[in-house]
Amino acid sequence: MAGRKRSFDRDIALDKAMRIFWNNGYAATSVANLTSELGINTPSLYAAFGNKEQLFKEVIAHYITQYTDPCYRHITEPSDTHVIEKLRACFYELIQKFSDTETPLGCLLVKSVNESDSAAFPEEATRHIKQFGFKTQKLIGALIESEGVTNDSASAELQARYLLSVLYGLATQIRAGESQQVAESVMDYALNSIQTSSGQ
Amino acid sequence: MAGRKRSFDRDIALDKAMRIFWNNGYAATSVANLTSELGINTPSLYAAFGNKEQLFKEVIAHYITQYTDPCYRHITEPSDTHVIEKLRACFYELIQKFSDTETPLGCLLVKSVNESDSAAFPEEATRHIKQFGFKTQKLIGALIESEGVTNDSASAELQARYLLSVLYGLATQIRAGESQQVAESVMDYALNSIQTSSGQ
DNA sequence: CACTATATGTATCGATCACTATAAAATATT
DNA sequence: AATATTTTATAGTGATCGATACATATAGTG
Repeated sequence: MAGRKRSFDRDIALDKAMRIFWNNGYAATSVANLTSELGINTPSLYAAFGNKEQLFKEVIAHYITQYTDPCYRHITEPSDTHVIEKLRACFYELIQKFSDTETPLGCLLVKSVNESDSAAFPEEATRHIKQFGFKTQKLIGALIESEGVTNDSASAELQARYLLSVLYGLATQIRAGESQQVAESVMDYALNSIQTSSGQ
Repeated sequence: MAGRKRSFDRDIALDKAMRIFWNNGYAATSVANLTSELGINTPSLYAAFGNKEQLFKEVIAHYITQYTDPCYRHITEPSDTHVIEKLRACFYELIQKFSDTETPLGCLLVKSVNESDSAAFPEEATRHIKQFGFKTQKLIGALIESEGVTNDSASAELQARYLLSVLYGLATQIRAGESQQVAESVMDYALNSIQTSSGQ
């Protein structure tokens, strides 16, 4: 391959772009904002990422693989810890990510779902996000059903939806200024409900 | 007062504007979108509502007084029904509003909180929304503390935060396509947790 | 070195952004 | 009827939107 070398790191640029979208949302983020913050020129951004919509889709995928997916290892990796403790470890790590001052507050996916279905918002990103939410719900439901708590499939699914509702709500609350400690307490309360509501 | 009469109903226009912001968010809603949908000219909108930011602040106030506040009458109005049933009636009505096909899906306030802190988003609207959330939390916390369930103030506050987390999470899930029925089931589950977690 | 390929910086495209100047139309008061 | 007041419609402001044409700079390959 001939040609001049790229003067910036594509992965670092993608991560920077993620933070900007995470802060401002899709619509309120301009290409000028991106190029300014990334320290590159407009044609370089378009050459590297296609256009604004394609960059955003890549940002969503980057967020999931780098920030969200790793938290679910507590659930997916085999371990003999109790299912409730697996869930607590997973959700605590997510809450920590939502509260981390190194990145914008809250959850990019929760933010994006609330922005979706608007006029210019990328439809494909919406589908990707909703599919990830569905997959997560099934994952947690299967865990609850297979590792105790309840052996009723419908009840397990309901409990999974319930826990994710708490998680999504906390993402919004953290965005609004709620502390990590309070969020953890709320999550503890929710997990305790799961435990005590079962037939033991 | 002399002068030509206004050719449109200001209240109806405000409600229409609310639906557009509710659907698209603040940043993705253009003044041209608004005037087109309201069937009025640009100067008429500016004469009636000031500018885009002032219109949005008025939209938020309209949403709270017309859509959200009425749901809390189940809590504020004196009644001898059990506190859990008061909360259920309140949250069911909110879930119905979030799911109503006559208006956009989800909650305008949850959506706005997630959009806030971005570059151009009106700061005053953010403060108004956060203050409303705080007020709601105090209201529910006081109700839980005064009418049974628990007599521990800290625990009541935690339970209020917990219930609101579920509610906000459901607003996001409904926005993502979750059904009203499932949302009600999740809320039932959350309310049942409150009930059974207390000392009875 | 010549050739080709890729990235860069500059400068700009038409479209749309929030917003407004101006004047005609319509209503009330005198 | 004359006048004052408010809303209307038309047209346009400078700024910014997402995206690109073009020439220059830098690299690998022959």
